[in-house]
Amino acid sequence: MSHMGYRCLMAVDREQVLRSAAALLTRKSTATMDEVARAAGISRATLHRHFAGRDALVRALEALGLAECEAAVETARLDDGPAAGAVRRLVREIEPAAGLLAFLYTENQLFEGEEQNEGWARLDARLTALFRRGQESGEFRIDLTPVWLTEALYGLLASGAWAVTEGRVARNDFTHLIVELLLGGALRREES
Amino acid sequence: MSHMGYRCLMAVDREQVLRSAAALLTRKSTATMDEVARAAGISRATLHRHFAGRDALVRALEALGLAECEAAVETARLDDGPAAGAVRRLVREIEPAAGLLAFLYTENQLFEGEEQNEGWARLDARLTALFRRGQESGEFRIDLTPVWLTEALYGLLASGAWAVTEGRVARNDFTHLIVELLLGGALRREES
DNA sequence: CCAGTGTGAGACAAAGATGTCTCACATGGG
DNA sequence: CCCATGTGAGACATCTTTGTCTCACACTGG
Repeated sequence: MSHMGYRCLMAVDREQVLRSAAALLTRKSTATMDEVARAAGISRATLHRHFAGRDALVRALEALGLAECEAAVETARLDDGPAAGAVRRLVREIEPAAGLLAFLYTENQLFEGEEQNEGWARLDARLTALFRRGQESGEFRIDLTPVWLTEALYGLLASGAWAVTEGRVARNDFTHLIVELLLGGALRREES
Repeated sequence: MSHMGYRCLMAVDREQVLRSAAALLTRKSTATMDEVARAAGISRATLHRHFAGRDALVRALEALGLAECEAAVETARLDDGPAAGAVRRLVREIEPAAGLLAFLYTENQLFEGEEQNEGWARLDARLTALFRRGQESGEFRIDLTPVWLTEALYGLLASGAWAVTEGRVARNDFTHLIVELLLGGALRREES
């Protein structure tokens, strides 16, 4: 954040490279550095100049995904109003990062080394707290644990993103389908 | 199928090898053939005698997972009784294969070549038909498409299996958590 | 115009995974 | 007892990917 501008216009957009890398790796998690570079429209040498190696690239993707999730959590104001509305806002805000999140979710090798997981643990705690708040306010069922609801949200975001890229569901329906399915299960059904 | 028996007791159990391979690859999708072999308690040479290569191993895992899913579908009798009960029976029957299914679900590279996907397309059709039947009978909501419900079921099975291996949810709760979340969203809520 | 910076293309060695081979050993059946 | 079968261990070449390097080129700013 110290010097935002590039002196030379030829400089590649680091974030855009990460975007295309995420899009490619979501589809083909074993993609080569060369494939990643070509997908980003740059050469392997340039890719290597910006990310020391494959590990560094994945770490950068992890940091980006985490930052986007935290930004979405921030924007969604999880502590305001009914928990159901907070979940809806959260899914809407997190939608652009769903593809990246799906890749990171399957890249469970990251979690073997326990380094960056502090950030994910904090995110998990935020989401779990949201679902617990919904339970305590009487909005959500109590037989589905907050931890499971958090995991289920991740799973639905991943499968939703994948279904969108496969063309099985329309991109515009993404938020609606996920929220309705998740909340329909999490919301306590009013007995007739 | 020509000669079922082994003449020598030293023969490895092909299915057990596939089981351990699935368990390992679910956790670490980039595991080496050597790691797979050691996880199965055999040598790399023996593993290579039974599966010509890594591709053949993954294909065998795909065939196994597909066979188990089809068996679960068969046992669950999806066409009998209310669709909700059919979904519950399906998840219960498919639970043992959830880990393997999670691995195959993320191994989307398989679907680039369009060879084995005929079997998966048939399975998808069965599940989609079940959800459609639930909609037509008035049990399920109509704003969630059968295709999305099928994808969501896959996603929940995957995240559920992963949560179990991570110790975040108890194995005994697996079926209940998935079915309740999925059906709670798929079942039409009775308006008060 | 000219220096500086970033990039693309390609060569190169190193590391890792894979596929194949040989040899020794153990077990079970004839 | 002895042979056949299946296995484990290891060596080996091959292939792919990776990481690093050099060189030439394009564009920008002074």
